[in-house]
Amino acid sequence: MQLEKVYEPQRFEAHWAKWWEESSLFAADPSKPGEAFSIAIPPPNVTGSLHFGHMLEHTLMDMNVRWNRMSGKNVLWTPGMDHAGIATQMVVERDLAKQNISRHDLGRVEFEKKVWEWKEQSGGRIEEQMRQIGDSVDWTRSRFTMDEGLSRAVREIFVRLYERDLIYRGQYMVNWCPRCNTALSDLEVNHEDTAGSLWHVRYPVVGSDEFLVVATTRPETMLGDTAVAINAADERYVHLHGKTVRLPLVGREIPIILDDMADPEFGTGVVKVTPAHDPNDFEAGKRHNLPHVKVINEAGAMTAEAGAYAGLDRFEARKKVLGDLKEAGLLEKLTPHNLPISMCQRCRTIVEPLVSTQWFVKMKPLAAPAIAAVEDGSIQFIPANFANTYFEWMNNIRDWCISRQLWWGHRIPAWHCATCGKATVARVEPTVCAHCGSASIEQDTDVLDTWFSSGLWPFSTLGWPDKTADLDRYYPTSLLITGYDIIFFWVARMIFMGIECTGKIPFHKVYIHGLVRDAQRQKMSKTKENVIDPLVMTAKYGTDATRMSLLLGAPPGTDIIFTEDRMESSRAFANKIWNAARFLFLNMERAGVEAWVPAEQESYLPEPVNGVVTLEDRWIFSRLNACATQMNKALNSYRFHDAAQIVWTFFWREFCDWYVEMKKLKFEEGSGLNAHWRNILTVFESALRLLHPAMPFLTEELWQRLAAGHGRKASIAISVYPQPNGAADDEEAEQQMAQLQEIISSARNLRADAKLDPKEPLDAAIYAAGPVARLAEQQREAIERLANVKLTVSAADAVRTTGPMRSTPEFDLVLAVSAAQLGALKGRLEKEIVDLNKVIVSSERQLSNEDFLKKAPEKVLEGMRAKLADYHAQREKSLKALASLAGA
RNA sequence: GGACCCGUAGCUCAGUUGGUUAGAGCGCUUCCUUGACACGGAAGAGGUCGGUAGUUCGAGUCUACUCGGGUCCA
Repeated sequence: MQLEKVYEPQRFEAHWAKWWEESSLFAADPSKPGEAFSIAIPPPNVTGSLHFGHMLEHTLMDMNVRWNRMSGKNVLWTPGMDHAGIATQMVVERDLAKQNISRHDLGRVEFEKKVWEWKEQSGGRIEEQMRQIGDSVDWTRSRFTMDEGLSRAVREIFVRLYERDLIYRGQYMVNWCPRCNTALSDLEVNHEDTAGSLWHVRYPVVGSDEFLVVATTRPETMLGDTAVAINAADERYVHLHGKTVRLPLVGREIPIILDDMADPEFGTGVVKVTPAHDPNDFEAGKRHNLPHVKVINEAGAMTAEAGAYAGLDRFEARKKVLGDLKEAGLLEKLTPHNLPISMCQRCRTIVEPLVSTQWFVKMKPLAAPAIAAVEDGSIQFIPANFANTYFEWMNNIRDWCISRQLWWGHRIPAWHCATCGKATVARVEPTVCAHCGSASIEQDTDVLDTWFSSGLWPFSTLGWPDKTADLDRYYPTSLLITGYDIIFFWVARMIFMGIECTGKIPFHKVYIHGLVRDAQRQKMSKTKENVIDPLVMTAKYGTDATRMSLLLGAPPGTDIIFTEDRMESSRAFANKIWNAARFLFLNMERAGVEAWVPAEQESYLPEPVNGVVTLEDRWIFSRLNACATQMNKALNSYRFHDAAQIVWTFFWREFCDWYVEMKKLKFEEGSGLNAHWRNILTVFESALRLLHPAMPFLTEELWQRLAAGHGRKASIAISVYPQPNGAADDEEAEQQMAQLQEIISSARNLRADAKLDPKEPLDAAIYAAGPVARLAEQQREAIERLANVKLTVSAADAVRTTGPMRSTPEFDLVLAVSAAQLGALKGRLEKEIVDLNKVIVSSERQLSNEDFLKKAPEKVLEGMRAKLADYHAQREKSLKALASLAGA
C-alpha cells in the first residue's frame, strides 16, 4: 500500500470519474426510499464549453448533491444542455461564413442539420468537462431543450397559454437587431452610456415666420416624424397650440400636439414624434392617433418613405440629413449629450426599434402568483436580498416578446391561413385551417425565444406534461443554484412557467452564487479572452484542489477574484492529506496492520488502550464530532465556504498537526492492529467522508486503498455522512489538550526567542498546581518530543531555577538557557507587559462602570472578571520573569 | 432616476441573532531538509474594521449622514 510521495491527481481522477459512471452510482431511482433531493442543472449553451464560472456552479451543486446522497436522501441531479437559439445560430453561421456559405444558401432544413451536427460535437466537449470536474449527475436522464419530449412540453404550454389568451400576436414596437435580423426581448438588449450629440433642428411653423426648435439625438428618424410635441403647461409655446409645422427636408405638414412626454426642462422643450422608430413615440402615437411612417427597414437601411435618402444605411443617412439641414440653415446648434445606446446582447449591433408583428406572452396574470410564491416564502432566495432584484423586475414586468426570426429553435406551433388570414394554434400539425377549413395553411416561420423552453426545464426534464414517476417523486425540485445574471432571464421565467404548467413552484430554494472574475476584476468573457477553461486548471492543480479553492472563496452571492495562489494553497492541502495517508500506510506496514476500516456508522467513540482512553484520542474524537456537527450545519444553511474552512482546519490543523504528531509516539513495530490503530484509522476514515463532497476524487482514491476488500460499500460516495453525536463531546479533554498545546508552544517560543538551534535538546522546568502538573507528568513524552526538551515537573510554589520564563495563569515554564542568549527575551517580555497594561486598564474601566454592572448579563460580567484576574496574574509573572532575567 | 452590494492585515477574503486581547489563506521576517509531507514544520511581524454622528453598559456587527468602488433595472 505504498503511496507516491507527491499528490498526483492526474493519475487517478479520470479512472474514478469513469468508474462512478459505469457503476451507475448516481442513477436516481424514484422507487427507492429516502426523502427526495433533486437539482436540475442550469443547462449550459450547447455551443460553448464550460468556463471557470460554470465550475464554481457545478462544484456547489455537486457538493450539495454528494452531501445529500451520503445523508440518505434519494437524490437526482439532472444534467443537460440548452439549444441557445441566437447564440448557437450565430456560432454556426460564423463557421459557415469561413467557407463563404450563408444559411440562405443552405436553406432552412439543411441549415438545421448543420446545427445538429455542431451540437453533437460541442455538447460532447461539455460532457467531458463535467466528468472531469466530478459532477455526480445521472447521465441516464440527460436532456436537451430540443429533445422530442421537451419540444412536446413547449408545444403543450404554448397552446395552453394561447387558449387562455395569455399568448397573443400583435403589431408592437420591438428591439430589432439588423445584423441578427430578428426581434429581441428587452432583456436581450444591453444599454451603454455613450457620448453623443443633441442636435437642435428648426421646424418652420406653418403660417408664420416662427420656427419650433426640436432637440433630437437621432436626426435621421425625423424623416418619419408625424408630429411634434410640446407640454401643455409650457408657457413659451401657448400661442402655438393647434398649429402645425412643416417637416424640413420632407415638406410634410404635421401637427403640434400637447403631451407630457415633452419635458419643458429638457432641451428646447419640444420633441419630435416618430411613432415608427421610438418606443415612447410609439406610445404617443397611440395616444394621439398618429400615422406611422417607416423610414428604416429591417436591415437598418432607409426605406422608400425616406425619399431622397432611400437605400442609405441609417448612419449614412444621419450624416446626409445633417448636411442637408445645415445647408438649409435649419440646424441651429448641437450640444454634447450622453445617451444610452441599446445594443444586441449577442453581436453588439445597435438595435433599431421597429414596429413589427410578433408573438407575446401577457405577463401580468402570470407574474402575480410568481410574485406571491416568493413573498410568502414558498420560494426562498439565498442570500435573501436577491428577492429584491426579483420583485423589482416582476413588479414592473412588461409583456414578453417570444418570437424570433431565426431558424434554430422551437418553431411556433401556429399555422397561418392564406384564405382567411387567421392563425390555427395546435399541439399537432393541422391539415386545414381551424377557422375556415382551407387547406392552404403554412406554419409560422418564427421560432421561440430560447428562454421559453428553458423556463420549463425543472419539469420538462422530468417528463411533463405526462404524469411520470420522476415528476411525482422529484418535483418540485429542492434547490436551484445559479448566478445573479440570469435571475430575470431564467429564474423568474421558471417560476411563473412552473406555477402555470404544474400548479406548483419549480424549486424551494434559489441559491445565488457570484461570478468568477479575473485578477483585474474583469468579468470573464470570450471577447476579452480572459476565459479560463476548467480543465486547464484541473490538469495543473488537480480537480479537488480547484474545487476546494472555489468553495473557500465563495460566500453566497459574492464574486470570486481568480488567482492561482488560491489553487496552490488548496493543492498544498490535498498534498497534506495525501501525505497523512501515506504516513499511515507506511506505519501500518511497519506495525503489521492490514487494511482496516471500522464498521460504517454515523459517529464513533474512542476505544481505550489498556483500559484507559488516551488524551489524544478523547480529544480528536471530540474534535471530529465538532467537525461533523459544524459541517452539517454549514451545509444545511448553504454556507459552503464555512464548510470548506471547517474541514480544512480539522484535517490539517488538528488531525495532522497535533493528533498524528502525538500518535506517532505510540506506534510500535509489529504491534499489529491495536486500539491506537483502530482509533486513528476510524478518525481518518471519518474525516475522508466529511471531506468527500468537496474533494471527491482524492477521498475516493484514499478510501478505496484504505477499505479495499472489507465488505464495505463500493464507494465512499455512497457511504454514510458523519453525524453529530453528543456522547463524543469531551470538554475536559479539549481543555487539557489546549493546556498541553500551550505548554509545548511556550517551550518552542522561548527557544525561538533565544535563537537556539531547534535540534539542541534543552532542560525545561514546569511549575504548576495539581491538575496541570499531573497533566504535564502524564504527557511528559509528548512535551519532551514535540518541544525537544528534558522536562522536570515541580509544584507551583517551588523555587524557580533562573532562566527565561514563560508564564500563563496556570503554569510557569523555565528553559535552561545561558545568560548570553537572553537578550531577545527581555524585549519580548517588556512588550508583553505593555500590552497587558492596556487591556487591564480597559477591563477595569469597564468593570467600574455602574451601568455596565447593572445591565450586562451575569455571564458576561463573570467572564470579564475572570479574564481580568488572569491579566493581573500574567502581568505579575511577566514582571517577575523580567526581574529574574535582569538578575541572571 | 430607482434598487442592491461592497469598503476589515501588503493582497484575496471570513467574521449568522451587538458581548470579553478581530481571524484564515497567500505574501513577508527568522530558523529547521529530524524517514508522511519544503505543495512541509516551528516561531513571528502586520489591522484606531472608509469617515462622521448617533443608539447602547458595550458597535467590525444596529441607525442616519457622508466619501469611495461596483452591479442591475429604467
